[in-house]
Amino acid sequence: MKLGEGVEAAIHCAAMLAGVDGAATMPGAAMAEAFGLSPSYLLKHLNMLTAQGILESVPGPAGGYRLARPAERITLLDIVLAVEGREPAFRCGEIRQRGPVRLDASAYVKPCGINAAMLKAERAYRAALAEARLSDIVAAYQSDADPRSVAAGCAFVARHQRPQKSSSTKQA
Amino acid sequence: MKLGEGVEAAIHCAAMLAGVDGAATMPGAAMAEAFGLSPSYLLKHLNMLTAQGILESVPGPAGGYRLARPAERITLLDIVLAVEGREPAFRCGEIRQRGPVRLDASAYVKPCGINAAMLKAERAYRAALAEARLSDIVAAYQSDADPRSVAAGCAFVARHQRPQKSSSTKQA
DNA sequence: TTATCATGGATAACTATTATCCGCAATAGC
DNA sequence: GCTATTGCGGATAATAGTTATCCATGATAA
Repeated sequence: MKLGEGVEAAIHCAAMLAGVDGAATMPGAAMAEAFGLSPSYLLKHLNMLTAQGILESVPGPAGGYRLARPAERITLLDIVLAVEGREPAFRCGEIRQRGPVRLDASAYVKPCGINAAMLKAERAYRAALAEARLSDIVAAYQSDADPRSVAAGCAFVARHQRPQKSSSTKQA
Repeated sequence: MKLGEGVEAAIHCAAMLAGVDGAATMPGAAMAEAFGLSPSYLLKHLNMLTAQGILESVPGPAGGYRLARPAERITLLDIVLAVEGREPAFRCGEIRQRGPVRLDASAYVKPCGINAAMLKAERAYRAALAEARLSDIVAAYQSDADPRSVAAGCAFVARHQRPQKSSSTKQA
């Protein structure tokens, strides 16, 4: 059981995008630089997030990414599912009917109890992720983390975000 | 996020071993045949279970595997951790401090909030698995599944289990 | 017109999983 | 003892999935 590294990158990027002002955007290259990631690969993951309606992208010289909705309505589950896919971690291969003792198909209409138990645990996992809002993550970071780290993060966002044409933004 | 196929095999084998009488054992080859799996690879997973003290193995012509403790005290979590390893699915790479903006190490003493949230969800997952006892799985199977399937399973166990020398076993 | 940036496809490098094979040790039955 | 059966461990290959890179394309602000 393993989660891809893209999940960590996606959550950090989303948390960073929660700090940009209004409709301003942040280039993917800037976020790749901020976390020491390869730009071309990070864009793949950001693309997954835009495809799922979590991020919005703006092309062009002043373009970049921004959250598609307020951080209060984005959960860690949204991000994890967007990057890792919606399929459950446990996939029942129905090996109970793969042996040499072939019974009629009608003997297997009831779902496999093992599969049910595994999926129940996975629902608990997803429920816990669904309760973690991106705004909570950001708030906890700003109140708990080292002030130097918070200041550096805010400075980075202020330096790299690009205000959009038809919106009023306040530059820090 | 993906669980290896060995998990499904391991749980099915453990459930089957819960049906053997007393100290009797069942050869790994028989279980591989029952589920249509490659014997040599299944033994690898069974080996993980024995290494973690979930199964016992007996070498020799009448040898095989049996549960190391009653099915009431074996949970799905025990099996999943034995096969998949104990490491959490989400591994924090600390990418927050991998960027070009190097702060002093003392700025990162507080644990990463994202990591904490992901691990909290994983604890919920494991807690749900820890509540699923192997005996519950077997009981649900015997009461809910198709009677033909149950009968076939019991017959297979009765046919392939090997009673041990120094123990009294009742042959069905 | 130009430079910047997202998008998508193609592709390669790398890693983990899945699978197989063989020699070894243990042991029940003859 | 001898033999056949079985688990154990190491070595190794085949396969799939992840990670990473590159390039051509389209959009757009200056």
